[in-house]
Amino acid sequence: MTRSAAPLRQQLLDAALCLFSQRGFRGTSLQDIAREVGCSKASLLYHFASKEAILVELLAPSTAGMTELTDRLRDEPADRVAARAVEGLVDLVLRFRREIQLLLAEVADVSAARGSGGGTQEPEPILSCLAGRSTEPQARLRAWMALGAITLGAAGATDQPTELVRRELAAGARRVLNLT
Amino acid sequence: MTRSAAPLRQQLLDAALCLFSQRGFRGTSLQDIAREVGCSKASLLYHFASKEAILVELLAPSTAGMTELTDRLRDEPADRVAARAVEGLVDLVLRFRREIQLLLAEVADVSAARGSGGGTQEPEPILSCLAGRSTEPQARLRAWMALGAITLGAAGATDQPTELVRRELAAGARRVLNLT
DNA sequence: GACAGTCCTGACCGATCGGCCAGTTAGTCT
DNA sequence: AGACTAACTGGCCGATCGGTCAGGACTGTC
Repeated sequence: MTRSAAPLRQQLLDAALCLFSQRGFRGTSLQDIAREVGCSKASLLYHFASKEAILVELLAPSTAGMTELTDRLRDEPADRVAARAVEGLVDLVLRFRREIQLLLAEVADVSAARGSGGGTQEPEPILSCLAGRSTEPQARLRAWMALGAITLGAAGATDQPTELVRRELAAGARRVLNLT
Repeated sequence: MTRSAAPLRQQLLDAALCLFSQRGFRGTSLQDIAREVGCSKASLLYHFASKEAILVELLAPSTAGMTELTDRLRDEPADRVAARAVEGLVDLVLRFRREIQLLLAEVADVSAARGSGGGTQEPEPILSCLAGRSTEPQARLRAWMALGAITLGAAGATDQPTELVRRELAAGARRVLNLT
């Protein structure tokens, strides 16, 4: 009755992540995911309570990672917080490249599926850190730009060695923020 | 029978752009759009051949703008093309802020609705220009980052004066690209 | 008034969707 | 062998979707 060595549940999660990234959450049906894995839709729903439960589970690690990062940054002094935020964010983005692609594909749907804010799709705490806790318009705008540079940089350059990407993301983001 | 002075067709386009940006293309139904404007879905379909036709029409100006930009950049020498690309892209992104938000919300669905590539959602020509026509991994990565910085910067900082945003987007993107 | 064109509508259609349900299968334990 | 459970399935359900259609209201022209 089992399809392969890897547990079906994990296969479903992998397929869902891939399809959600390509087609979006709403653009991917449960039948699409089930077909990809080679099981029935009802079998998929045996393992997951709902379509949304799949998404929540997929995003849980990256969400937890972002929460942990912003918690860690809480104790950083204002003159160091932006640089630390860049490092932490680059790490996170590289660890969760596929999820970032999903997020880029589905910003609106992710919020809908998640209801309340917080975590990866609510960038306010990380933006504040990137801005060095400044509320100046210029600092805020640069924070957005740094976030965009890191996320799209990581998402776009999928075929490059990780260490190069890591170094460039960090350095480029620091230049955006005009950190010495 | 008319709802207001503005032609219904324009109202439908405005409502669609707004809703598509918030909920995504697939996350927005024709009934949603019609309800927003206060007419029937069938009336909407009197004016537009299909849901996709609405999207295509919404994106036509920005698509044309991007095509025009990349055409213009074709004759720029390699040592100036990146800086010119930044300028042009910043202009474009500021002109089409709402559409950019739609694109960020719906990268996958936009491709599906558009079929063939080209235009705003296929960034290859602009990326090459941002990279100064270099195919080095570092240059490519920086081009992605510049694109991310400009687009997310513009999308995130929606409450700031345009001239500040313009200046910062251009300057920040140049720093990302390490342009002197 | 008759006619044609534009605009709009309620009702309808087939397809797809997320999710439910009763039944089947295979494995484990007594 | 029988009981139990986890895993899986085909068929079904109600809701929603994009789109169609026949008909009505309105306007302008002859």
